[in-house]
Amino acid sequence: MKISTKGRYALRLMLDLAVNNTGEYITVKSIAARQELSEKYLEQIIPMLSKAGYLKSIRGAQGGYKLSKTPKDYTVGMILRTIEGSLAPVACLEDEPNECPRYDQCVTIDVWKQLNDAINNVVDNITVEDLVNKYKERGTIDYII
Amino acid sequence: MKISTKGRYALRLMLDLAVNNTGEYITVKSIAARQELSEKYLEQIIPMLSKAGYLKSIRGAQGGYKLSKTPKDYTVGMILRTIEGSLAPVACLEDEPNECPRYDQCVTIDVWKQLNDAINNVVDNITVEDLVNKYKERGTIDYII
DNA sequence: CACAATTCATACTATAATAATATGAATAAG
DNA sequence: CTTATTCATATTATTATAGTATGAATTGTG
Repeated sequence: MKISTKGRYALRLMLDLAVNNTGEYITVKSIAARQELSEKYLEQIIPMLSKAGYLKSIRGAQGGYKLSKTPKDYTVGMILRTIEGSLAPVACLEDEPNECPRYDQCVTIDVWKQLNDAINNVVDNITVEDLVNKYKERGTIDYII
Repeated sequence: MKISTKGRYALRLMLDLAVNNTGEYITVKSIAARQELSEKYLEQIIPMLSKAGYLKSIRGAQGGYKLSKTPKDYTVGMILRTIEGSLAPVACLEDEPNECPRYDQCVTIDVWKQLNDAINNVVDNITVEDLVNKYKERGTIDYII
């Protein structure tokens, strides 16, 4: 029941692009440095987000990435599912209709449905903007103290 | 973000013992048959539940297993954690106090905390008794129709 | 007492997933 | 034309998953 490093890094990457957005394109190199992540590993994550239409890129020198839309338009769920696939706690919830030969007798599926709903309810109701705000709040508090 | 087969089977095993409880000890063989699971695989799961004190056993011919306590005393969370370890979506939530060198800068941890709370809230509020009741309801409905 | 049924304890195996690193081609700015 | 960068793919090491296999220890029954 763990989120993979790719999923976690993808979220940090999106947040980094949101926080450091100045209109300019941002290099993987600088993201990797700020986030203390492997540049090459990020280069493996980025195409997944690009294909989903979440990132705009420019190649070549002075190239880089930026978010396609505003931070408010990305939920944590969108990002995690792009990287992890479905967040359902059991695979059988992914089949619609459910094809399990034991489906009629299955009682535990209700547990998994509730878990699934609870998970989705969290990740689909937090946006990257929320995280940016939290980041900024935190910065302010540090400054005051 | 998947529950392992061991976790799922453990839940079915506990439910099977609850539903089929007559006071007698129940053999792995019969559980495996009813649940359509590998006997040998169940024999790998059972010791984990036994060590946690959830099962009583008798060895030898006419031996078998039964629940140590009433179904109401087992939450889904107890069972899953016994098999899966922590259900936290990221490992860093398991360290108390958190040892991540990036903890102060970390914004995404709030996402993981919310997810963790949501997951725990579900699994810690469903008991095996709840599942037994659901099983019986289902049986009744089938009978009426 | 022997035997059959069972729990109990370990070892083994095959496959897939995870978490990267490595190599290098394509592109574009200066 | 050189350098910085994205883009594409291959490779590798480690761990986890999902079992199967072997056999010892125990105990009720004929």
